[in-house]
Amino acid sequence: MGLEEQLRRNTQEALALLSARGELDLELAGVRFNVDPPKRGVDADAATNVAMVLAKRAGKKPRELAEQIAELLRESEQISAVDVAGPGFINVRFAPAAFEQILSDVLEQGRGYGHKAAATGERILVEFVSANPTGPLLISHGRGAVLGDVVARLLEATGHRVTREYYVNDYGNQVRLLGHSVRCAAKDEGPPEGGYGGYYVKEMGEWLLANRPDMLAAADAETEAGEASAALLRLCVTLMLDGVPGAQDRGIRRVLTDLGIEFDVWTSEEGLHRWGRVQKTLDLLKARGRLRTEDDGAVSFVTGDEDDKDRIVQKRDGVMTYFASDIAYHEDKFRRGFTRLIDVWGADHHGYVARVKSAIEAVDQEPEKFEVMLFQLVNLLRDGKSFKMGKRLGNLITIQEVTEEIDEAVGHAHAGRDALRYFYLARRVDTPIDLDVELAKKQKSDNPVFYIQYGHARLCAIQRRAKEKFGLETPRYSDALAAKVSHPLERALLAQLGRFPGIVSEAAETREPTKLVFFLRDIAQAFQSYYTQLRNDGDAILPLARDMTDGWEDKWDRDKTLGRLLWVEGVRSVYSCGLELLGIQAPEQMARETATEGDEAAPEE
RNA sequence: GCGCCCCUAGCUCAGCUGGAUAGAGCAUCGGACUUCGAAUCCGAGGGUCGAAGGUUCGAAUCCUUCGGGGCGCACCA
Repeated sequence: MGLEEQLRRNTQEALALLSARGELDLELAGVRFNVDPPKRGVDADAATNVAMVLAKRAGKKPRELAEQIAELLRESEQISAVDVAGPGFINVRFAPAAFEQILSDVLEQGRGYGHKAAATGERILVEFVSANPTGPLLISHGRGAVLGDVVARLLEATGHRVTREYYVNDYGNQVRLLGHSVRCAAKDEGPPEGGYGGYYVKEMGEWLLANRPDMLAAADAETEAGEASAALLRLCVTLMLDGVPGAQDRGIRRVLTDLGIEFDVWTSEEGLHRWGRVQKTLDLLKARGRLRTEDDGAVSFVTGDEDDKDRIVQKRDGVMTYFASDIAYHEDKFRRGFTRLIDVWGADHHGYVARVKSAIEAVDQEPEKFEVMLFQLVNLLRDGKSFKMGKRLGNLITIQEVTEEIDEAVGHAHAGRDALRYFYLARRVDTPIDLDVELAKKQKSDNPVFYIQYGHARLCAIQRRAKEKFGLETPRYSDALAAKVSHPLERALLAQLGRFPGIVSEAAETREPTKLVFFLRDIAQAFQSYYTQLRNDGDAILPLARDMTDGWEDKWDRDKTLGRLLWVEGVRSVYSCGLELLGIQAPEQMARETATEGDEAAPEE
């Protein structure tokens, strides 16, 4: 239990006691107050504003009430000092036992620390990415991909059962254009009006020409609405998803896997049509009186309170719109038994939320169970100036290209994935990201993610040295050894570790992975600072080589080292849990930096 | 015109269910390495929290208005 949680309990007990004694006349149920880390510069471990919150209702002055509560808090075994400060804050110092308890919890629970029991919560479907299969995944798609994945991880950690789903928009004009573009490319013609002309289209055309010329010929022999064209189109979509064999482009699935993202279900929009799901949903809407035929033959969905306008589901030429299949798709998700649907969308689709909510209500499902996570877009800049990009233009920047480039620059295979994930996660979802392509290429190895990873590697290095030089493994937890962990900086870091479970559940509930990123950065900073400071003070965790002169063993406090090894493992463990939730590797060692500056590599004249 | 999001240090961003003296990274300047791995640490300078009103004992945080920016407002997906 973290210190804040501990103080909250103690405070609630104090309030109950005051109430029972008749010294506090108010309804305690539903009382809300804050328990926070102490204000900077205040000598305390935790603080609460409870007296200020309740003062008015209790008919007392804040400081007076604070003193009454403080008096009772002082009786707690876990608490060593209490004082009232400022307008009525109660500042508390905890006894060593409270810190030892955190270390004990962390070590005992290991990888499960901060996690709730599995399958105790909701059944949640998280649908994300769902980029059209008409081009490779671009750097702008990456944000939704990583966000959806980490929210899914957080939800799993907080006890929910999560299904990750990708909705493949393989129906309608855009994919038809892709098919047309590929056929043009196979004939060595330029792309059609509004079509796609990227390198991957050429790769697909060449592959088809070499491997399935029969399908190309069959498609050419009929109109675009024919069976052979449909078959060719399905093959093109498959090639986009799985990649063209031997081609440079790895395909959507593989790029996601390389980013550490696995989907459980891939749902095809075209399949929803083919299996009659869309028609069935329209029938249901009709039966509910929610469809209206317009004068020109088009059909609209009659909206409810959510949206401000009726939307077309079937065009006057008889073709169904994307909205029609989306209603069917969301109905289908509900029918699969989920208690909550989360869609992760770019903010450019925010106007679409209302109509889907309205449609969900119309197909007899509960709109409250449907939730859209909107994230602001990734704007690409080049030398500080914005440039518009689209899959039709030549200057697209793919996830694959960026990760590969970073891998290469840093020198190991995970670097690009880690750097990119961190880059997306380190900003709140409602903050737009400006990415300067030229700058990003220079940043590579000073990405802050390496700072965090370095901390973990350092902790591992201490454990390695303990074993190799001193034959010491991390011992079993004991209160006696934990009591040796008494340095103020060690205590402060333990207090931080105690906050981890709260951070995880808050990040999950608010769908804000950023909170966890900043928590980990703070842990990293605290540890690095401690490490350097104690080495300079000659109080290192393990005896330093420079101190191991004759007779050093007689002066060595072996138990203190053992206690600190417990602490090291505790910090490392929380560190690793946090990184795992972000899908970022917790390396046991960092690749040694190669030539750091260009001038070293410059040849002598 | 209507709707959603944003505006915090030179730059990039935290802090937003109201609390004490608004924080970090980068950049700048000054220090600390025969390292438990310096991809590190310590220190300094740097702020009308876009503006103005309001609510409150207390506002970066909540409300209103205004200014600036982004994104939507399809019989595209």
